[in-house]
Amino acid sequence: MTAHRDQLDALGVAADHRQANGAGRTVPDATVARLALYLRALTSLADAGTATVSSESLASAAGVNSAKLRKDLSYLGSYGVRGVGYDVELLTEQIRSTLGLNQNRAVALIGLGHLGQALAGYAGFASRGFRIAALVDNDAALVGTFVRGLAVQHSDELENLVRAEDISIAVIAVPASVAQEVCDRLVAAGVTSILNFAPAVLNVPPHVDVRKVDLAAELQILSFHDNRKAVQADIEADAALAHSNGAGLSARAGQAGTA
Amino acid sequence: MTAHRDQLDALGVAADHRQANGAGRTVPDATVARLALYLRALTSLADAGTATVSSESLASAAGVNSAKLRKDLSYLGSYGVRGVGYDVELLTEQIRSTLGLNQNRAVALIGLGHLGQALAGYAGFASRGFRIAALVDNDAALVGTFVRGLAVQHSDELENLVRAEDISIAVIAVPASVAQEVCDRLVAAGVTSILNFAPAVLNVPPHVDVRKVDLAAELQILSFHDNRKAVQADIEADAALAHSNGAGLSARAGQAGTA
DNA sequence: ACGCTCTTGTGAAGGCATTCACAAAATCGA
DNA sequence: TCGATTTTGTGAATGCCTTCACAAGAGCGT
Repeated sequence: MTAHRDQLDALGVAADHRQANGAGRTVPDATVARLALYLRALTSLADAGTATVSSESLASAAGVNSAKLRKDLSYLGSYGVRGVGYDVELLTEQIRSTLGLNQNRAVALIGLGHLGQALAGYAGFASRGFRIAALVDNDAALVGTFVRGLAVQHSDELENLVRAEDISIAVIAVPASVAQEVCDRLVAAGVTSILNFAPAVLNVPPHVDVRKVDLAAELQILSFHDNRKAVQADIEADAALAHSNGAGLSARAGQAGTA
Repeated sequence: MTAHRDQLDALGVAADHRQANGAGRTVPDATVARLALYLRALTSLADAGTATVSSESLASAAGVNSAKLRKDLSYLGSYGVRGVGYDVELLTEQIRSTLGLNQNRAVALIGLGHLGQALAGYAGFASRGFRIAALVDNDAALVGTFVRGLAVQHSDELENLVRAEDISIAVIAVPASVAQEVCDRLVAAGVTSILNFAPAVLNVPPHVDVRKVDLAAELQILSFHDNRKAVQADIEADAALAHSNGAGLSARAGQAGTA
């Protein structure tokens, strides 16, 4: 439970990423994942005209607790003022800089089915320092059409585009059956970071990062918790029943062990 | 780096979910998140006609190491055979049961923009025990159209649909500006698990679970690591330079500290 | 029946991340 | 100037997850 405090993706595979920042420190992975949240909250605050924010209110806007927020920010350096809070603009800039968002990175998007189209149109990308520089699909009906002002190119052009636009980040939104092949070509062309929406495990060389978004997995995780609630409710109902009954195991309470 | 071993979403907010399974144990959240991966790998194996699999090969198919896989499976009980491996079908059934996927849960999908349409058509949902039972949008142009054989309903019907279909899981794919309102209505109608694609923090009562998929955040995390690689490369280049030079700080190496 | 080989299941150790709790710093009012 | 108040930054403690490493169990050939 614990409501919105509850996000935990934790596919939990250890990682050894660490970045030295200006102060020579290191930023934990869990912190990096949250910096993006803080950035979004800060952007809202800035839009609302707020100049200064305390760890308490920024934390609640981002849905985390304030101790964690302060610890996270401390990895970037000391950009708050005791007794006052954080300067919204300064902190925004620090986070953007830490995340490397000040370079307007070029991104390639491979696959323009519904998901690809949704991603191409996602305002959050453009507004946060990412420029979609290449749209690629192998469907002849799509090639040459324009999506958000950019022409879709045939997948034969993939390598040329990656090199011409100096693209290091790619988003894969193709069917699972061709994901590995697309991935291999991207890597060969020089891409070093991949966001994968295809339900497939990608094998890449050690210098390449892959992040995966698995839509079905997300639902399954929810399902587990939802199921747990149902079972729990049953157990409680049984306990109440047992009180007047003596028996205490309903048919449904055993469902978690069904084969 | 560490290639495909590298998935770690870890927005890392503590959670206190625990489920008692048949054996009365408890399943860690990190394990639950990976069960979905194992399930996918097992499905491929079954399709390929494999009857038995070792922890080593299942682990590599899922992109994790075998010790972790075995530990994860041990939370479900003892379904392997020493010296032999795991029976693919039995293990699949155990995982499905643990995740509560044997009940063909009804899911509501709110918002049928490109992302919503992509989700509606996502084969992974149907094939893994989820039945999309309601499509809702407030755009008059969409209401009444059919998406994958199901009619889109007007958002006024949201509460009725949730109750009629006994829906406990909903997917929010609407703009951030209306996400909280949609969320409130879903919760009031009885939904207890929400998968949120809108870039907004949702406030919900304690008995409701929210999982969030933040597309921009994913790219930003990649950006961080990509940036780190660039900085690292610069540092190494500097070191090499310093060797013959004595100076050793290129203009670009300082970028992480830019304001 | 027995020893060899293979692979699981799991205590124990180690590593990260979160949370706690408080000293240090900054502002404000008197 | 000084004390009260606020809020940051951070050591220390706690807890969760991963990894290690090996004993226990299962099959197989002889």
